[in-house]
Amino acid sequence: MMSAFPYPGVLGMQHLMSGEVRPLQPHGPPGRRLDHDHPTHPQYFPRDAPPPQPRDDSAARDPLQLLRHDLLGLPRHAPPRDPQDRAVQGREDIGIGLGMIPGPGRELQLLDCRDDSDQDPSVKEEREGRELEGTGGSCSDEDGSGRGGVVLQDPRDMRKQRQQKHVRLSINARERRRMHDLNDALDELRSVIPYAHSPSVRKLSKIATLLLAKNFILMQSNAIEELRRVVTYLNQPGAHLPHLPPSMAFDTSVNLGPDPTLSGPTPTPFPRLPPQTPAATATATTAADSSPPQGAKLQQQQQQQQQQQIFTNQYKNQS
DNA sequence: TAGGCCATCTGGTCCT
DNA sequence: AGGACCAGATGGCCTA
Repeated sequence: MMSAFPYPGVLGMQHLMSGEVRPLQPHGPPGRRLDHDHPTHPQYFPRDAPPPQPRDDSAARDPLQLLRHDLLGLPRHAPPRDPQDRAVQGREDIGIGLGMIPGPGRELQLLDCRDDSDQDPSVKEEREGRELEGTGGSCSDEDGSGRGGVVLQDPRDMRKQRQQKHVRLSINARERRRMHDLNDALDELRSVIPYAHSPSVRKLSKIATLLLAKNFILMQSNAIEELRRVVTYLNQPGAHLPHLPPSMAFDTSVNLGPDPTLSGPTPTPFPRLPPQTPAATATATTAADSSPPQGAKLQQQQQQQQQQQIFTNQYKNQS
């Protein structure tokens, strides 16, 4: 079980969180937003903004290497998944060499990679994203030293590479948009689950949001089932309400003790009934047969009062 | 400094 | 061919 619930804003709903969720600690002082949501955060990337700057560390160390990989469509960091991929990469590397060999009717063009390496990569990528002009071609770097120097490039290959670059940027933008939509949906989910949305409370993580929502749904289903049992019980001849204070009568929250969905049986003054199928309803046992004895009933009432008190105290503490 | 969380890039796969 | 979806990789930020 979780010893320290990381989201104090969840009013009395700690039990909704599965134990699989690792404890999280709030970020920063109270009142602080999650940094990724803030426009000043380096990873904040508004939808309408131009493509982000390359954040690859190796690229920062070696812009030439990054440029070469980007222009060739080679992975910046991810290694090939299988030998076939390596073969593809090999072909592309070979292609660099082939590009230096003038084919029939092909013009050769001089490219000085050192000029490109002096350029700000972000500016370069942005320009490529818009116009895809002016930076085509690749730099030979067979020895991996990043000192490509002057190479020859086929214009057709350049055009193809520019097109591939354009496709790649388009795919990246779509993927970014898709993830933003996904995050929007998660935000909407956060807004409807019992979780205090205040600036002093850290936003639920993605996994915590999903787990909390799942358990909340299960809890609501249990509550509905409980109400069904109450209605069925009251509809039976001779049924009577247990002696509950008026404020607790029909208050389902009194039965929402510690983790009704994950822990043991929830105390209930009403008999457990099978699912509400007509046949099941017809064969349901009478309340008098299975109703708890008076002592147990009193104990359940006390337990409910304690749970109600705990819930109320939690609410007071949080507000 | 390690671990958690996140955004982004990227290549692969499937579908239209 | 293009788009959606997915998973892996990577690096940044933050906290304990």
